[in-house]
Amino acid sequence: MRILLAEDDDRIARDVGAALGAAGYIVEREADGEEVWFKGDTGEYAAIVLDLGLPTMDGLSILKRWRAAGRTFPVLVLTARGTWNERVEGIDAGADDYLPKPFRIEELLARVRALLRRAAGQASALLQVGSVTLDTRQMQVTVNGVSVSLSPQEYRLLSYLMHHAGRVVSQLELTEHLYSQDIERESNAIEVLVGRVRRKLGVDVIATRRGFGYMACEPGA
Amino acid sequence: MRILLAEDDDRIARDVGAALGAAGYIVEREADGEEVWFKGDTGEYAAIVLDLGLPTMDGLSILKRWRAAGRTFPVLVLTARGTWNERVEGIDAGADDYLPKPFRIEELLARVRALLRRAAGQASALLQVGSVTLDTRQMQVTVNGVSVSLSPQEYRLLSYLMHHAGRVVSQLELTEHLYSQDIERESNAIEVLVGRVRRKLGVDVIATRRGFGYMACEPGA
DNA sequence: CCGGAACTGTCAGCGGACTGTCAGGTTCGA
DNA sequence: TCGAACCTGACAGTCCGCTGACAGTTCCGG
Repeated sequence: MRILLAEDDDRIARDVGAALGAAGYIVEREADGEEVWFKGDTGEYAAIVLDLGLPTMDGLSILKRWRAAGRTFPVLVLTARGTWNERVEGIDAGADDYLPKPFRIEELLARVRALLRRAAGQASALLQVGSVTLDTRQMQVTVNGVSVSLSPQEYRLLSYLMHHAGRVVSQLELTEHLYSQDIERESNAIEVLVGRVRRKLGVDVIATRRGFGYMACEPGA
Repeated sequence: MRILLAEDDDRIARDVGAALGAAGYIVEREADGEEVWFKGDTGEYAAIVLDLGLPTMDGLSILKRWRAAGRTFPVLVLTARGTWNERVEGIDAGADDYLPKPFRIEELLARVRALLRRAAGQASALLQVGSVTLDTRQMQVTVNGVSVSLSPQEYRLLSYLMHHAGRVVSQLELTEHLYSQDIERESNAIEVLVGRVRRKLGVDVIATRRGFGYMACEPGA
């Protein structure tokens, strides 16, 4: 899960970035407004945390331009300006959620979780596919109630697939969400990762759609 | 758009109800906790506005029971209890959004709009022609409910034909759509492909218009 | 500071799936 | 009836994904 953190305050950015990173997300930080717009417009992010007070381009304008261009990723807006009508303006500009400063890191994390959940069409912090359950709060995976230990990267892979359960996810899409930088199409890292997760789970919840990608679904399907 | 308003405070309920009604939603109000749970569990609502402090059953419990039962409608939680960890708890219990009292009616409306907007954006696209159904999300094809496994190229062909169902599609058009570069009219690759898809489907949904091309349509036509 | 363990990407090889080609048969329409 | 268009089965080269092994890196306890 790649998250774009658009924040110009160094201290906040560091704290939030660290927390998001510890929560298992790939965080990319950007302080300049125009650059933020460009990255959101072209990059592949699971969500964007957007501070309204950015240099070179206003946060609301950025958001409106994204939405006007049809970008639908969830956006969590941060702002010190806490009057209600500005909040309404932010939400109607296309923000999916709103968090006034100052805030607790825990609350930001919860809201980001909620955004990702909602974007995936899930309503609970528990994702379940077949006999596999993934708890996004505790970052824990269980198969038939038995806990399974996954490495960070393995967890991210499974998490992404289960967030999009029932949908075919291409290797390219996985690559873009699992790795912050460039994409080399030579690598079979994803395939190796899928193999490792499959072995650890011991259950067949990751189906291969040859030529298309992978999909989390019930073993029978 | 029916919205369930679960609120026991008469004044708030009246104000919010009026505002939602004026905004064009059908509002159903309910003050009793257990009754709210039952209505949410059995009724068809586009969204639910849920106050946490209800009599006979706690709002968080209601929410958790809905989510545990797989109900996915968007829920906007209202509460007077504003400490951050209770907010986190509410969000992780499956709330899609959270609004602390006191709030402005305009902000509540904006958040409801945002919830409905997001909930609408996740429908699965199903193409159907005769007894053949193509799910673009799962990239899966079913005939009379039975899943059929198609290769990538076969899937692309069928997908293109079904996207243009009822229209004759020339071989040239298919070739240009299925193959990246050159087109040699020497090849009968398309014909072979069509044959394979037909055999796998077992149903006659691809008609040949001799000299013109192919067309996806009901067997009778 | 060191040694080991865990993590993760790379590589080579294997097996099966995919797909275009071709030859020969069939069908359709003028 | 004739020829072009289309269908079909067989086949082979290629591609794709899986696996085991390995090495660079990081992390952690001693």
